[in-house]
Parts: sequence; structure tokens; C-alpha cells
Amino acid sequence: MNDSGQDAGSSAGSRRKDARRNQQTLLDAAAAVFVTSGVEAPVRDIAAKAGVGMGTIYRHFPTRADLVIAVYRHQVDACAEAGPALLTTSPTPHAALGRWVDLFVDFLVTKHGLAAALQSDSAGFETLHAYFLDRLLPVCTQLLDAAAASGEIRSDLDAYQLMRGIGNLCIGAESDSRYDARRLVALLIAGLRHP
Amino acid sequence: MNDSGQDAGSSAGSRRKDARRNQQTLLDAAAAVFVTSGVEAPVRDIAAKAGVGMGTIYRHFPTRADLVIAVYRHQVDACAEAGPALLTTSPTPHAALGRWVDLFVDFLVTKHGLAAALQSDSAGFETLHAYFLDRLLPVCTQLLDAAAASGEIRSDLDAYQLMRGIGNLCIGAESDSRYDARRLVALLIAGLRHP
DNA sequence: TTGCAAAGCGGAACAGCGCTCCGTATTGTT
DNA sequence: AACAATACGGAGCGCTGTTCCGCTTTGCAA
Repeated sequence: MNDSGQDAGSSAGSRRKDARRNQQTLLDAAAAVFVTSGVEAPVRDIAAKAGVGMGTIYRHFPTRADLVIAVYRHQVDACAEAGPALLTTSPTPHAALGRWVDLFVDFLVTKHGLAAALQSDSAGFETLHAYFLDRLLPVCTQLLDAAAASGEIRSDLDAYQLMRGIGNLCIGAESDSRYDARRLVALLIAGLRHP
Repeated sequence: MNDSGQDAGSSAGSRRKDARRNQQTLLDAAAAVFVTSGVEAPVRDIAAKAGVGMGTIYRHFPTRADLVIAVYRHQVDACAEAGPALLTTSPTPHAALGRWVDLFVDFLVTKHGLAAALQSDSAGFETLHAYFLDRLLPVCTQLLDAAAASGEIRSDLDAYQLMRGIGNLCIGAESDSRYDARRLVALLIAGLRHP
């Protein structure tokens, strides 16, 4: 359960051949369905798209969150790893924070319903929330601390609140052309500057 | 459908006696259930709490959104009416905006799941979104314009985006003690000031 | 090659949801 | 007291997520 997604057999090829093949098929099908119908698409749709039964999906990914995590793991990891890099390549820590936040927002906004799922209180999605936090909170903390140390921003907002705020601002951004989450997040970051 | 909530018979006592009594019973039951189980509580729970059948609830309130609107109508109206008043009693338009936003945030944060329902893309909740917008967008626009005219804030963010941003920031605030929506909204408003 | 656990698969089945529909009961008017 | 008109209750439909178990596939061992 707290194996942070995927199956017990990890990604190495230890299981039976058909099992490995189905796992990959499911990941591809899920990715495709998430794009067209959003992250909260019916599990049956994913199973159908993969040409697989319901049982198979739940054996490979015990909970929906595990499937979502598996699909987006690479991109979340990339986002996490970009943090320290940005800190060295940006003119100031505050600029690095801004760029990293842009990266995160772009990721969330382009994944239908992901931001909403992250904050959803429906059972089964806490794992998703936890994974994002585990992976990104340390990076965000590092960037925030650096920017605070350089004196550019106030230091009375912790990384958790910032990330939740950003995640919240991204909810519904993909389905409402009148709403520009990037702009609002930028405003929020602007509000962090010392008065 | 676009009668903005409630029933055709409005609140006047034109219908049968038992119908009027049941409508009030339902409003009370819904208010009570919303407090304990949130706005997205099962309709059956509300019917049970009111000691009434499913049919009754849907005849009085054709959609869930209508019921939610009916329960909170007074408070939303109060919030809308407070806007112009604040404009005259506050030292500056920007201060009025800040106080009004606080009012709105306090309202959202104390109603379990209301902020989430507002942005929910589940069918049947667009009416709720529309009602809040109809009622509050003009007020927010007025406050925003006044603050922009006084030169205190930038004028390139419309009231719609601001309200959506605020609503989004309030999601989940009532069930996460580490997250303070009021603070983040304040930061967002701070970000509106001219640089 | 063949036999046979072990591992994996499919989808029927269950529970919980919103919402509809219609036979029955209540009202108030004649 | 009789009778429309109105309103009520809850069974039932379609949709979710999730579980469970009889059947199939796989791969090792003989």
C-alpha cells in the first residue's frame, strides 16, 4: 500500500511474460484515456481500451492512485530533478522558484483533472497526494529557503501551503478558457515578495 | 431550470400545506447534513434526515445545486450586499476589496466541500457555479474597478479570474489544518498591488 | 515432449451513488 | 361525502469503484 505505486514486482522483469506485457499495455491505455477523458475516467474505459478485464487492472494497480502515479511518475521525477538544476542556472533564487513553479503548473494544467484529483477527498486519492508531496515538497522547500535566505521573499509561508495553493489554483484550468491558472499562480508568487 | 434555484412556487405560501412544511423541513435537514457531512452528502441521507422520500426532495429541488443554493442563498445575498457598503465604510477601495474577499473566504471555508462543489465538473453543479457568479461577479467587478481606478492595483485581472482563484484556494481548507486558505488569498490580493 | 502447479486473467456480482417514475395517500374544494 | 388535484414514497435504472473466483496461460521439471 505505501510502496508508492506500481506493483510489488517493481519494473524489473521478474514476473510472468504476459503479466509484464499487460502492465505496459495498461500504462499505455491509461495514458491515452487520461488525455481524452481526464484522470477520473471510469476504470472500465481503461480496461476496455487495453483489451483487458477489470481484475487485471486491479491486480497490477491496487488503487486508482497507483495507476495515475505510474503513468506520471517520470514527469513528476523530472520536475523534482529540475529544481536543484534551476537553482544553479538562474540569476537569483527567486527566479529559480518562479521557473520551477511554472514547470509544475504547466504539468498540472496539461493533465485533465489531475489537479482536482490531487486535492480530492474521495477515498483512494490520498496516496496520489502523498506521492506528489513526498517527491516535490523537499524540492519546493529548498527553493523557498534559498529565496528566503536571499532576502527576496517573506519566509512565513511553508512549502506545503505554497504547493497546495498552486495545486488548487490549477483546478479546472484546462476546461475554462476564461481562467488562466498560470497568471494567478504568478500573482501568488508576486505576493510572496517583501512589501 | 434557469429559475436560479428554489421551486416555481417561490417562498410564498401558494401550494398545499404539507408541501410547504416539507420544503422547510428539507431545507433544515439539508443545512444540518451539510454541516456534518459536507455539501456532497448523499441525497438519501438528506431525505432520511428529513423523514421524507426521494421523490419529495427532487420535486422541491429539481437538482442538487438548487438545494445547495436554497440553503445558502441568504448568506450569498448578504455577501453580495456587503460589497457596496464596504466601499463607503473603508478607508480605500483596496481595503474594501480586501475585507470583502475575507468575507467571501470565511463563508466558503466554513461550508464543507462548497468550494470544491463550485468548481466541480460533475453534472448538476454548473447551476451552482452560475448562481454564485450571477450574484457575486458584479460586486467583485465593482470593487476591483474602484481599486484599479484609485491606482492601488493592476487592472489586468478581471473579476471572474479573481473569484475563481479565490474559490479554488478555498478548496479543502476545512479539512486540512496545515493549510490556511485565508493566508494564501491574502497573498494573492497582495500580488495584485502595483510593483 | 508432456504434465502440472503456480501465476494470471476475465467479467459477473456487489455496494453506493444520483435521479426518475408511477401507484398510493393527502389535501381542500364542491 | 365525494372527488380532482396535488404531493408523497420508494422501487428501480443506469452509472460508478471494487472484489471474488472459476478458468486459462505460462514455464519449470520430469
